[in-house]
Order: sequence, then C-alpha cells, then structure tokens
Amino acid sequence: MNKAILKGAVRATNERAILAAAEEVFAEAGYGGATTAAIAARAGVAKANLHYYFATKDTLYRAVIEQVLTAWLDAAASFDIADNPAEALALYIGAKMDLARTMPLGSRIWASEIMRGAPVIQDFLETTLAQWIESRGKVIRRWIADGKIRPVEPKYLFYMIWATTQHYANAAHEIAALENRQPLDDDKFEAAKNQVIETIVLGLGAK
Amino acid sequence: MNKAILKGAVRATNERAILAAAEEVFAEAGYGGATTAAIAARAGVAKANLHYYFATKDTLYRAVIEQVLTAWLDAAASFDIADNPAEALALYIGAKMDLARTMPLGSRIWASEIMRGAPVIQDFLETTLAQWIESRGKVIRRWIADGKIRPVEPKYLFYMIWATTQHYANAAHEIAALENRQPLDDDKFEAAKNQVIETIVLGLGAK
DNA sequence: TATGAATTTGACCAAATGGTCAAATGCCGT
DNA sequence: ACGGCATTTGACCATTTGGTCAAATTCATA
Repeated sequence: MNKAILKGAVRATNERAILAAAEEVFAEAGYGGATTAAIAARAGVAKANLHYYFATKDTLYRAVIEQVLTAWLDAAASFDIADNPAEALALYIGAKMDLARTMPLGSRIWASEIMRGAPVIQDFLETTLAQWIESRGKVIRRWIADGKIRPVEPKYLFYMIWATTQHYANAAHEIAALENRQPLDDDKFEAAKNQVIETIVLGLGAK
Repeated sequence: MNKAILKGAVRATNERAILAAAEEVFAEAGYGGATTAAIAARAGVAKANLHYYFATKDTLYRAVIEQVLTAWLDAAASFDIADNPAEALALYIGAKMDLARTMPLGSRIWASEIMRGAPVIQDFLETTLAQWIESRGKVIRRWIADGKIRPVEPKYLFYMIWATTQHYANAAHEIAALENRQPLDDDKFEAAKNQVIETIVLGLGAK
C-alpha cells in the first residue's frame, strides 16, 4: 500500500544524495575542479551509477544551479511586503542573511558561476533578475520621491545588500579565520545580521 | 652597456607574461579548472617553456597569489591616515573600490581561494590579516568611545566594506548583465563608489 | 667568433578524467 | 514463482592533464 507512495523512492533518494554531494564539491572546487568521481564518492554511489542518474557533469551542474535559483527567488519574494522602507529592507536583508546561513554552498556556487562569466545563468541574469531589479528599483524610487529615504541609485543599493549578505556564505572560511578560527555562532550571526540591517537603513536615511 | 640593464630581461618578460596569463585563467576557471596548457597558450609560450619558468601549477598559482596579497596590503595601508571617521573611511573604501576596479582578476582569485578553504593563504588570514583587523578595530572602538560613530562591531563593518567593494570586481559580469550588458563606465563606477562611501559613513552615524 | 649558459620546444609519459557498456542484481505487480 | 523493469557496477576507453627530457636554438661575453 504505502509501496505506492514509495514508488520511485530509490531514484528520489539517490538523486537527492547525488545533488547534495554535487553541491558540496562544486562549491569547494568550482565547475572545472569538480570531478564526477569525487561527487560519486561523496554521495556513496559508484561513478557509473551517478552517470545513470545524471548523464553528464554539465547536466548535474545545471540541476544544482536550478536548486540555487529556486532558493534565491524565494528569498527575493520577501521584498514584496514593501511600504515602510525600514521594515521592508529589514525583512529582505534578513531573508538574504538567512539564506546565506542556510545555503552557503549554493551561494558559493552562484559566485563561482558568475566569476566564470555566468555561462549557465546568463539568461536568468538578463531576464528574470533584470526585471526583478527594475521593478524593485521603482519601489525604491518611490520612497525617494516620498522623502522616505535619501536619493540613491537603487541598483548600487542592491549590489551592496547582495554582496554583504552573500559574503557571510562565500567568505565563511575567512571570517572563521578572523574569529578565533571558529565559524560565527548563532548569536554572533544574529548580531551581524542586525548590524547590516541597521547600517543600511541608517545609511539610507530612512525615516 | 645597457645590456647590463637588460640582464635577465628575457626571463623577466616571460615571467610577467606567464603571470598575467595565469591571473586571467585562474580568475576565470579557478585553481582546479585552470590548465597549464591554457595559461601557456594565453601567454604565447610553449607549455614546456611555462614549466621551465614555473616548475608546477602550484608554484605558479602561489606566485599569482603573492601579487594579489601585495596589492591588498597596499590598499590596506590607506586606512592608516585615520582620525576623522568620515574622512578615513572615505579614503579606505575609495582605495578598496579602486583596487577592485584596477585588479578585478586578483579579487576573483582571492574569492575562489577563500571558497576553496584558503589552502594557500590560511596563514596570511590567521596572522597578518587577523592582526590588521584587530588593530584597525581598536581605531573604530576609539571612535565609538569618543561618540564619533554609533556603536558597531568593527569586524562586521569591515566585512561589509570588503564584500561590497570586492563585489564590483567579482560580480562585474552580473552587474554588466543588469546594466544593458555593459560594464560600468568610469562615471557610473565613480557614482557607485560615492554611494558606497556615503551609505556606510551615514550608516555609522559619523559626525 | 668560440664557448658555455640560458632558453625553447616537440615528443613523450603516467595518471586522471568524463563517459560508456554489458552483464549482474534487485524489485515489483501479476 | 515469474517476467520485466529499474538499478548497480566493474571493466573499459579516448582524451586531457601536469609534468619530463633531451635535443636544438639563442644569447652573452671573453
């Protein structure tokens, strides 16, 4: 009976294990440095079996990127509740910080992908992301027109938010080296998150 | 006579060409994805000749890292003129922005290196950089004690500065995709720089 | 211009890599 | 219990990779 539920369970389980392993290896080694052998080993399957589920390294990489993209879009949605700048920004920046904390590997893969020249997500950048930043830019400009924040170029504001929040994922190792070789614990991370929010909100002169 | 000056000129020229090519390839492909063949080709020398000047890929990589480190330290020095927070921060952030503009490849290599777990610069992070941030942290704390800026954790402030400024190098491709597929021109870059400075200075409540 | 050192390179090598394949094994509904 | 589909894997392959080497060429200087 519950067999029906488990239909395809083996496939689902293996695909998940392989994707998780691939995320780790791609994040550490980059696309070029990652090997299917290393991914298979970390997933606990034979290399040939990995290729049974994902025909090529490229296919697998794209599947991983897909996941990252989805998570990114989820976090991006949290900006929409906008009206009060301070509140809206706090929510959005908080969501981005949480994402960096939850999916550090995804953040690193995203960063490498862009450093390679974004061969895979080029289209996403030029369409979805460009639209997103344009529409949110309008919100920011309204705030400026209403005198709620000082005049700024919305894009540069988003770059600052993205850079800073993602840094806590991408540079976690550097940060650990500067914090007694210990990654930020939850309290420190929360403090960092608040400081980022406060600095940006204040920096925009939000009323 | 001027032969003496040119002594070792061939070596110097070739080493420079190889280092420059290596910087490009490591920045694009990461350590794992870079190949000595690709570097040699871009430098315009035979692969065997590359290995004549740099015995191993690792040696070459470390030489490139060395350069990046030197440039980083130069920019770091610009913080020292400190007394007035707004002025000191404007100088430092400006220097970091200029560095990102001048050496985008180095910035990307730095980022990949850290994402790999910093195998090569681990020691630098734990000694030189840790000392640097500790001593500059003291300056920040003095400003806070003197009521010149609002209370913040200095480290999180530096993370924000590093992240944001380096973003203009690391994510240049993403930025271009969002700006009519055109990299930032000098004017726009200057505007971004000013906005970053103003936002942080204001965000610290600097008097 | 002769000579020894520095430089250049084609040919080569062992290991690693992405990927294939056929045979074996496991699993499900009938 | 059986037939068929999904899964697993060891053996294998062509290509790429980092690196070597000896022979050839160029260069500086006495």
